[in-house]
Amino acid sequence: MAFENYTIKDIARALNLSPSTVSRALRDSYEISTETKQIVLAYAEKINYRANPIARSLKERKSYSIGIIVSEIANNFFSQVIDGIESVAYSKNYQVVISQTHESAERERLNVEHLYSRSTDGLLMALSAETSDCSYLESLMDKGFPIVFFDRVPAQIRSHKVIADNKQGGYDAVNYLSKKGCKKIAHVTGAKKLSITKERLEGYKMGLLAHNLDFNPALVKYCEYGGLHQDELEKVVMELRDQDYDGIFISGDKLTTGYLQAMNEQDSHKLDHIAIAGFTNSKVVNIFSPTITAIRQPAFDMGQRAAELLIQQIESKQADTDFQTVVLPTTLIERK
Amino acid sequence: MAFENYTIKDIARALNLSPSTVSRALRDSYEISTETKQIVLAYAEKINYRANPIARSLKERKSYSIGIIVSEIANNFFSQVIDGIESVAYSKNYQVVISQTHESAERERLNVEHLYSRSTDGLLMALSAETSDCSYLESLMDKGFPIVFFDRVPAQIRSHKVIADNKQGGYDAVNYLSKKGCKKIAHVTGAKKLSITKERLEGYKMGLLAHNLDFNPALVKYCEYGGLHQDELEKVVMELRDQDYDGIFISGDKLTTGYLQAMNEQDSHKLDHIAIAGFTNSKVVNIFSPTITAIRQPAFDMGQRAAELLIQQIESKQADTDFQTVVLPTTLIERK
DNA sequence: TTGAAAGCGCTAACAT
DNA sequence: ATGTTAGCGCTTTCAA
Repeated sequence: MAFENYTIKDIARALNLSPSTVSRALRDSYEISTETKQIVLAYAEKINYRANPIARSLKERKSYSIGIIVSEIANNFFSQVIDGIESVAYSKNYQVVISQTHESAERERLNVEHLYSRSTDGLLMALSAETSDCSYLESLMDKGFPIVFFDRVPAQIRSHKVIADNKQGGYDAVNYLSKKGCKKIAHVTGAKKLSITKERLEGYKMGLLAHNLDFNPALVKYCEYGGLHQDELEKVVMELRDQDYDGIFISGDKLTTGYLQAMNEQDSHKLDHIAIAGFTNSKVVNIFSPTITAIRQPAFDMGQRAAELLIQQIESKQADTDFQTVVLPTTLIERK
Repeated sequence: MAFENYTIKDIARALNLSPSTVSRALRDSYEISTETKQIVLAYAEKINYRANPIARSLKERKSYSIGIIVSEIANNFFSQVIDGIESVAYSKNYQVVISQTHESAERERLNVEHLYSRSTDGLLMALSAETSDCSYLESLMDKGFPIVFFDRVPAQIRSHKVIADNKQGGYDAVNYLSKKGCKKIAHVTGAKKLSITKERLEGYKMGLLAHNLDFNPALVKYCEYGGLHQDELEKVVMELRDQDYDGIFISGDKLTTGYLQAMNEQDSHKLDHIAIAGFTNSKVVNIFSPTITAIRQPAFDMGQRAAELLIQQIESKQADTDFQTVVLPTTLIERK
């Protein structure tokens, strides 16, 4: 009884009004008498009327839903971003539709297609590790489909972007390690082409420079799938086994935990001689062993900001917005 | 926002056919000649025609989307469940719409109502910790709206349910601890009314019994918000501070990590004298300190099974009458 | 201020 | 096998 499926016609019939009048009353139109409006609203309330959003969408060409595309939902960072997105979407009455790429460019493309043709009003996305060609995204945007990128953003596309201050984060990590006395700092990072990889690497180099440490390419290891597969980290640990390093900066969530796991298994004696700093959004770094220093991204905020920008763009009438790139600070969390 | 999208009418006009013929061709109806079908499909392909799913939804009264309601997205267990749901939904061409309750019964109700009236075809949900009255869910189901519950399921409602073998998991934990030599095993758990709380408690008691250990109510601590707020665990640790126990079984993801954190901070010296086993779906338990034994739920599978049941129910013509409760085994992961 | 009617894009019952 | 038509529930001209 609380959930009958009444339509505007039902209300119109019951109140001896026309459907259009009822619609106007419900939509709070100006061209309606306060009296009728009251009557309609009261009755709608009484029968617990719910507008059919599909019909409205068809008419208005707007679905009040936004799509999210990330590589993995079951990931500290991304799930926190989604939390942030959901909080904004919820408050603005948008639905949130999710899909995953598993770092596959093909899957990404399929998801975008799907969410576009499935009439989401816009997209929030972080590029997959595999993605190199973004031209199809650009052409969608040219057609007026709003896309806001976060975290992993395309360099060439003009759009809103929300990212962490990755360079600063990388710098902070190296700076921290150096102040702890590290002289030879390794770097484990993700796919070469990703923005976050480049920016964090830049921060790493900047940190080395600031402390007069040499940049040694042999100490930089890339994982093209960002640690999605643990064997990537096992390989890294093996390759670093005979390298002489006393500190390491790791550039991503799964990379960081994967490295710790691989080290525990493969090279645990070295752990006593190195200091570790890594990007991670795990909420439980303080119970990790070995002890690490965490670089944390403001994932929840990032989701919120991205969602706000997207919804703003969706709801703005004029097509030509001037696009912003929002850069949010990272936090270095030292283990007590 | 200009969406240059073709419609069936456009195709019909271009090919000198009627819209219905075009529709039939696209829908691969039997009552159409192979020839015209080819022509239509070829042309549709050429202009990159995308059907408007909203229009189809309105007509068919089906949205090809399913709702998910969980307490928190940014949670090991739930994000893995969602991953599983998404994998099935993706393969069956359903969209996945997400919302969170933050353990609030009110928010849960709003979300349900929203997803229902927003025309999702069905719901997958785990009850919030606060939920006690499920009658509104029941009346929705009576109206033919399919809901499949997972993890935290209502006892009284007839529906498909997918759960872990919580009792066995609890038993396994206690059995393990006992075999390790524990004589006094405490238990930290979640909201009293939740199914998972009761089932795990039962397993705990069964384990005690099997090993001739006394049940001591003073060693059982409830957290009504399941560790959503860390102060719940701080309180537990404080209360257990002067209790004499040598083992502890913890009944949930956030409870487990929260307990470890609180112990590290408040009562770390005791850690050398107790063994810990806890439900958690963290993928990095092997780098936790203190060392714990994990009871892991098959979260991904659970999501898959639940999604399969829901979609099956959505697509079955006759009102389903025999509901299944799928019980999946937990895994005990001993730290090497 | 209200009502009648058209139409969003699609499907399907009914006609041909 | 194809076309005609009505209608899903809603919004929105246009007419009264």
